[in-house]
Amino acid sequence: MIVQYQPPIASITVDCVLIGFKDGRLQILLIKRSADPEAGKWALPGGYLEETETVELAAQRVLEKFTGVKQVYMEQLKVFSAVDRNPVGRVLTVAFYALVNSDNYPLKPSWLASEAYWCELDRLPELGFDHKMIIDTALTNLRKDIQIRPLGFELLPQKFTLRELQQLYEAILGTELDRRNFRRKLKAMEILNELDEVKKGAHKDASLYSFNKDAYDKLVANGYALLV
Amino acid sequence: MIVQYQPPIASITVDCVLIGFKDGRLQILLIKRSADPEAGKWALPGGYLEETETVELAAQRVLEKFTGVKQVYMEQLKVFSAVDRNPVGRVLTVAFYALVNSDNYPLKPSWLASEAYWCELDRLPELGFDHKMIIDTALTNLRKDIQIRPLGFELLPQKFTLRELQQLYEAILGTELDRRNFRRKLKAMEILNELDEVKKGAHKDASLYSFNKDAYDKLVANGYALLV
DNA sequence: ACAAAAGTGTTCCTTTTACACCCATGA
DNA sequence: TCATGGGTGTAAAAGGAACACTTTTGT
Repeated sequence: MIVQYQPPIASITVDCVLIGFKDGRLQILLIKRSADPEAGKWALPGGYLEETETVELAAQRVLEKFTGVKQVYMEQLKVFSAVDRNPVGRVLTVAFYALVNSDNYPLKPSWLASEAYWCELDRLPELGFDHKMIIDTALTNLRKDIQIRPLGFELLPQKFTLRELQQLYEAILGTELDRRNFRRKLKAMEILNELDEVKKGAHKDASLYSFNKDAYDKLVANGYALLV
Repeated sequence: MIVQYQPPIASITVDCVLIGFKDGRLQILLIKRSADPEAGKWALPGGYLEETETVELAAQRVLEKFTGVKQVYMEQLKVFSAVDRNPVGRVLTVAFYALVNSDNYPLKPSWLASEAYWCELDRLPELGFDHKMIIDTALTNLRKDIQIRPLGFELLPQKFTLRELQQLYEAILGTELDRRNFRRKLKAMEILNELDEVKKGAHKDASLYSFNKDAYDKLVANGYALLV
């Protein structure tokens, strides 16, 4: 019997691009590497694939290890497989990306500030491996995705103002949006619940909203909604 | 010095979903497996990743092996990594998909009809491994992509009629489109060259068109074009 | 009283949709 | 001459873009 099989020639890791949003800016979770290769450099949270898990589970496990949070929705981005991307040996990585509210998903207390932090997007330090490229791919993907799905809600706290939502879209798309048109369009989609609460700020109070996932799911069922 | 490294635990393959278009229907290239596992079953063309190549190069190599054609544009789809997806051992596969004109890219002569064929999409046989799932993922991706990029041209011969282009869109989207509106919209994009040739058919002659890649690239440079 | 953000409506223009007729050709 | 597909135009509706003023609040 002829059997087609070739033994493993490469290790496999997963790397997670966790994207957060705070003070009107996008952030990415970075970890300082404690071991070689690339010891001392900043890098994306990642880890080796174990024998009994899929890459999706591995990504969840890695995420939980760094943030303590389970069940964040992550999406596969791409495999990075350059032959020399890891100096220790052939290592392929499967990149994932996830959107999280960095308030809801703080770092594990065990991580010192010097070992992990939310880095503002336009202040990325030098990164190990090909992680800069992975982040760029994640951002391109995010900009594409947000045109099709109202991803933004995963990046905001449960209750948010329309202004916060708009600032998020502007941060992701890198453009300015007309306040009135933005509000009208979002309201027309009927995926927001207006709450009986307001957010006190320096000026006039702003209504708080929450995301109506049921209504959104119905929208999706009838074909995707185009946004902004 | 602490070094973080874990030896390989899984083999890696690439599998290619080659999508063609003929007689108004989408087709997928299938290969009959000659070796175990899954010997005798139909499956996607695929192969093991070699030590000196990226997954993209492996996909190109596999494609060339089966069709004799180099340099087809392929896109990474997703990694499939279920622990038991291959009975011989742990094997992850990186799925790719590519659009080809099945006229331009025939099978290698060395492949007998019984070993490889272009299978109509709605007549897929039972497939080995998780290849049915891979095909479904490719089709979902194709439907999404074609809304954003005029992928269709890669599936048609160099010279085509507007009707052929419309039928392709209808096959991919699974809907009927208004002939007049479709023609107007495509022409308005100015990515078609009207040729001085006609296609003789059973009835009135139809103008032939070719795809104007330069014009399309300019469109893309100014933000994506939404289609149909 | 003023600075800063919240909130609201209207107009114009572009795009999308729906729909009907004449033309050329081969059988 | 008729059946089949090629080719065109228009009107109504919907959606998107542009734009200005009033309200509330803290300082």
